[in-house]
Amino acid sequence: MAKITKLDDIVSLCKRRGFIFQSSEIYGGLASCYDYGPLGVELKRNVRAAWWNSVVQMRDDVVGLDSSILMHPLVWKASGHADKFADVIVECKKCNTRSRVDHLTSGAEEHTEHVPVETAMTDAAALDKKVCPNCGQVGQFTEPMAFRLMFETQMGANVDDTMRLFLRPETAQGIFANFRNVLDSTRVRIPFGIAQIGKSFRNEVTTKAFIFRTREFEQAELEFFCEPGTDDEWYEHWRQQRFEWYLSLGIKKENLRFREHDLDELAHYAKACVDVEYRFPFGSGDWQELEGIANRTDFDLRQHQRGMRTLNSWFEKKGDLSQIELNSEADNYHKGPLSYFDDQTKKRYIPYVIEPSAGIDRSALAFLVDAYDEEEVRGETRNLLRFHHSLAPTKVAVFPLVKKDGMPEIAVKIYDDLKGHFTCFYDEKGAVGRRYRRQDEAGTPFCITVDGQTIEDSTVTVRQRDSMEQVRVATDQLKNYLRGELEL
RNA sequence: GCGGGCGUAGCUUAAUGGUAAAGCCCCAGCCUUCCAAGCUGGUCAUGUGGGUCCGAUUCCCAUCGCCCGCUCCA
Repeated sequence: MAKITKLDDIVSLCKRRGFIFQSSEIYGGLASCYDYGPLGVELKRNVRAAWWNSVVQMRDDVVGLDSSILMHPLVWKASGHADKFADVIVECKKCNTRSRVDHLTSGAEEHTEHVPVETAMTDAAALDKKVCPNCGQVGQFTEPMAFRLMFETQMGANVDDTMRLFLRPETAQGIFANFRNVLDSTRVRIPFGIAQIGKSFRNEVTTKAFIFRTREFEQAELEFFCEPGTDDEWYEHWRQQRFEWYLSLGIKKENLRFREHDLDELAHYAKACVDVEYRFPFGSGDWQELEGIANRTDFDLRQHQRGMRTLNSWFEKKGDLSQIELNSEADNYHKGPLSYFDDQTKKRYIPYVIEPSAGIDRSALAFLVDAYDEEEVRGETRNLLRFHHSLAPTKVAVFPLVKKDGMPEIAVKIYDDLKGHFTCFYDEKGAVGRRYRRQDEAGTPFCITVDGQTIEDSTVTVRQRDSMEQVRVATDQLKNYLRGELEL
């Protein structure tokens, strides 16, 4: 089986067929930003829908949410992003490699969690004693550079009276901030989850590999709330569920794996974390993360209870986050405003949270890469995308075999009849073989062709993308036939 | 941000200090009764901005973007 080894081939296919374009290409492009073309947007919609179907629609214990990208700045103070979501980096003058200051503190490998900027800046003061991890030179560093990983913007059109806001770096905090609302407005009971799909923004230090790591990206996140003590089994449950999801949508088993986070790799609030990784065809041929599933304990809800207690300080300091110290936690925090009362057991507690967090763009890329195939047909190379039916941008293409003898009229009628039910495409130009191959490259699973026999007995051929085999189906049975085949 | 590589049509490649060439794709027409057939015609390019020069796609500088590595990370 032919295998793509270069990302270039994927990028080329994506552009040629209208899946993905570089953003602002007519102006020379904008780094790290990409646009989804006509086929790409359908693919992405289908990826979202498949996630939503699996995580929300098919479950009795998960509800959906769509929170705003802009949120109260205290959200990010409480979540820790405002303080910790920044890196301080220096560059070794000898070997030109860059290192995070907090990684220079000692020779021993430490945890990789971000540290507050102030701490890092303090560390930076003692740089002349630090060792470059790459070349071993001591104290040969540039001035420390601070990186703010959150995008900033301002609210209010009057420039003298605006409020500094952040574009969310993750959708999760919108879920935590609405925990109480969902609890009060629906009749959910723990254990239950809140799911959300949406854009997030991070000023990554480096972007990478096409749409794999971009500064604007789309996440599909679930926060699943459960009683402390049951969190280990729910963590296990969601690991399996999420891994299965990728396989059920056609990702090849040999290209998917788990990667457990070591204890010293975990964020300080996380009890456990595992990545679902896909073997992307990047230069190194390396495994790369599609999704992380973490046990975040009760950290987030407790932090937001602290944040809620800090509101006065927010007004006193006129919204200057750097001047604000998060208030300490109440002694009886477990009875706080974001706690949960279980009226079966009469217990009140802050729930634990299991968080599966997937990258929609990354997943779309993985599905694209995994579906790509080339095969020899009569000495010609046939390029095709073997998408799972539910992901295919176009489900059905309708052709007249030739553009005469009344075939186009019949085909158009069939097309008009089907397009209300499936994403369809009509084509009557050129040789039918060419039209088939074009649909192969777009990943369309079924092609319907009206031929001479149709005029006699009202049947058409239905051609399968993967096998190229054809069956005859009565025109009035087409809708049912396709429904069955597409499992819609 | 550093180092390396690369930017010519939608794609893949030519060529040149002096009219930018071809194949595929695409479009129109003809022909075609099932897998990128054929014929005719057609659209479309030197990433951007400067400099040198009579003249720059070519040489120089800057810039933007992509890939690989370092680094980092969902």
